[in-house]
Formats: sequence, structure tokens, C-alpha cells
Amino acid sequence: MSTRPSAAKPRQPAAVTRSAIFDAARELFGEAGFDAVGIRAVAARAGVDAALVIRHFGSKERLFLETMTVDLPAIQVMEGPLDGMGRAIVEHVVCLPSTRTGALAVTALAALFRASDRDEVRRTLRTTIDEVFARPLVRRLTGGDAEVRAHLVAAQLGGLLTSMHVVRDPVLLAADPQVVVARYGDAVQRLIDP
Amino acid sequence: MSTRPSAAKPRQPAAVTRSAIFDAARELFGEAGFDAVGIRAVAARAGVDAALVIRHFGSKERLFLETMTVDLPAIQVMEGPLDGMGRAIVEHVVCLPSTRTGALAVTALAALFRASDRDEVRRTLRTTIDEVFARPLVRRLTGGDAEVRAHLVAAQLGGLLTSMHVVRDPVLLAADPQVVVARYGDAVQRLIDP
DNA sequence: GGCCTTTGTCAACATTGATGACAAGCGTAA
DNA sequence: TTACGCTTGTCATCAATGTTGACAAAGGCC
Repeated sequence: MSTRPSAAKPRQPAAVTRSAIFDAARELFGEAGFDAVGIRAVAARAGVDAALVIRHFGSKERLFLETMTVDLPAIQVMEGPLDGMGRAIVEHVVCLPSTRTGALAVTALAALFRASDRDEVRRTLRTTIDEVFARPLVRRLTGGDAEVRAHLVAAQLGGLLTSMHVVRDPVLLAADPQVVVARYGDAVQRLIDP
Repeated sequence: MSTRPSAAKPRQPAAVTRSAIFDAARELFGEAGFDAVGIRAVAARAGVDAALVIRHFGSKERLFLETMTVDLPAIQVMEGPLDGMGRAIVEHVVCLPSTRTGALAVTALAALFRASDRDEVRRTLRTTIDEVFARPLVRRLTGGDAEVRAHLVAAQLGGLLTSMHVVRDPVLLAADPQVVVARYGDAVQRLIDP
């Protein structure tokens, strides 16, 4: 017997271990949220010691922020015609979870909302919403109070997202998506029109 | 010396201790949120042993749910005329923090949002929104999709509230309240009109 | 005075995020 | 090869958390 009977893990390049931790964390955080998921659970799923998680990501919070990043490029329809943009945006948002990256983004955004107790998380959430929703719109809107109106649209979209994926309002989840798109889209349009 | 040199606290009726804990918890939870506030911090602020907190409220989560209850009676303007109700509701929501109970309600609602990782909290949040926003509206709306429309209005109001008090969008916080009321109110009205 | 419920106190428990020491692998240079 | 140094993995440990149970003492009721 050598000094340590338990088989030591064969050495791996740091990138492999890191991405294993990343994937495990993304899944677990997305499902259960920040505080329900412990570092040891992430480590176990990644097949790794808990201390390695901290070594690679610095802290649980940084791991969370890094994995729950929503990397959505600005919504494309915001470059299109202003006519009917309200419905187009809402349709885009409602149908997001049907694509792979969209589902990840929605999950991440919801997780950020639910963990926004922490200052750093709140800051990330704020800049994310600003970059994805508000800023692309400000440049397109005409008429008075353009900036405020763009941020109010962002509030509307955030409200729809949180109602469906944070609060999980059963009425909205069961509703016909086309009705939601038409009704809510028109309400959004009201803020787009000058 | 008797067996215990430190002066024991004079006995108090349970209601007094309980309400001291309640007040301390309400303040701390409202300021910093669920996980930033420990039981021992609440106990210290109430001048009480940590074990008493559990004895009186069962668990930290139950204490949180009990103190972060929003006891807003249904919004009064929802009983008024449908004409201009959108602006009236938004004005009510925007001006809530100016009253004592309103400020407590907003703080509690925001805290519930931020702690909605936990199933029990999410359930409370859902029924609260349903009772305060959606249900009173369903009875008033005419035309098709009344229930969905009412819940979409609730989503709008939730979005405005979270943008201001959870995300804390600086643009909205700095904006002229009258502009917000007028613009967002009209968008809400769009969902009220049949 | 005895008895029982209520109120307060304290020590402990398991679990959490995080740290630091140490061992082992692997390449490079002398 | 040997020696050094950097990287990777493992472990023991720390302080803090929510929660529990045992125990002390106060006060009301017979």
C-alpha cells in the first residue's frame, strides 16, 4: 500500500475540469436556484472535489454569475419596422424557451431575478435588462420621453417573464400564446408609438 | 454566586417577545432580504435568544412569510369607472411607498420576489398577486379573454414594481412620476378596454 | 407550600462556503 | 537521471448558519 489507498483522480487539464464544473453548475442553478444548490452538490455532479470549485471560480457567487449569464444578442425584431413591433417583441419573448439558447437565457434570467437579494446579482440583472431590452429600443423610439418609454417597455417584458417563469402564474402558462402575444403586444405597442 | 452569574432576563408575556421578534424581523428582512439576515441577527435586534425565534415562529422561513405579508386590501380604484382606470391603478401603485402601510407592502412584495427561490415563498407570492391584482380585475373586465387580460395587467404591474424596487432601474426611479403614470397607465388601459 | 405550564438560556448538531497545507503529476533544464 | 517548479487533486479545518433538546427559573393555581 502506498500512503493513500483510495485511487487518486488522474490529472486533467484545467479547462476540462472547469467546464465540467461549469456545466454542472448551470444545470443545478437553473433548476433549483442559488441557495438551494450547494458547492458540494455542484462538485459531486461534476465528479470533483468541492475545493476545486472555489479554486476555479473564486466563490459560489462568481460561479453563479458566470453560469447564469444571458448571452442573448439584442432582440432582432427591434431593428425592424416600428409597425407591429410590440407583437413581434412579445412573440419573440414568449417563444424564447423553444430554442436551446433561448431556454438557457430565460432560465438564467429567472434565476437572476430570484437571487437578486445579492448586490452583485442585482447589478448584473440591471445591466442585462438594460443591454438586452432597453438600450436597443431607445435608439429606435421617436417622440417625447423616449428613454423612459423604452425602460417602461423593458418593465413590461420583465413583468411578463417573471409572471411566467418566476411567479409561474398558472393562468398565463395555460393561456393560448397567440392571445397573449396579441393582447400584451398591443399594450407594448402603446409605449412604442409616439 | 448563584449557579448563573449573568442577570437573567425578567419574564415577559409571550406576546411581547413575539412582537419584538416580529418587528425586528420585519425591519431586517425588508432591508436586506431573506438570506442576508440570520436568525441570530433578528434575535439580537429584538434583545432575545436565537432559540426563542424558532420557538415562536417555527422556522426562519415561516417567520419570513409571516412578516413579509402584504395586507393590502384590494386596490380601491378597481371598483371605480373603467374609463381611465389604467392611469388610476398605475398612479396608485407608483405612489404606494408614500404611505406607511403602502411602503411596507411594497417592501414585502419586493422581498417576496427576491426570495422566490423557495417553493413556499413563490406560492405566497402567487396568491398575493392573484388576490391583490388579478382577481379584483377579472370581475370588472368585459369582452373576450377577460381572465387572461386581467392576469396580463397583473404582469404589467408586477413588472413595474420589480423594475423599480427589485431591479431598481435608475431611469425609472429618476423619471417624472407623472410621465410614468400617463405612459404606463395608457398601456395598462389597453388591456382593460375590450 | 407543592405542582405544572410557560419563559428564558445554553450547549450541541449537521451543514454551509471558504481557506490553507500537503501530496502527486508533469514538463524543463542542468 | 536528478532537481526544480508549476499545476492539479485531496483533505482537514474554520467560522457561521438553522435547528433541536435539555435544563433552569419564574409565576399562576390548587
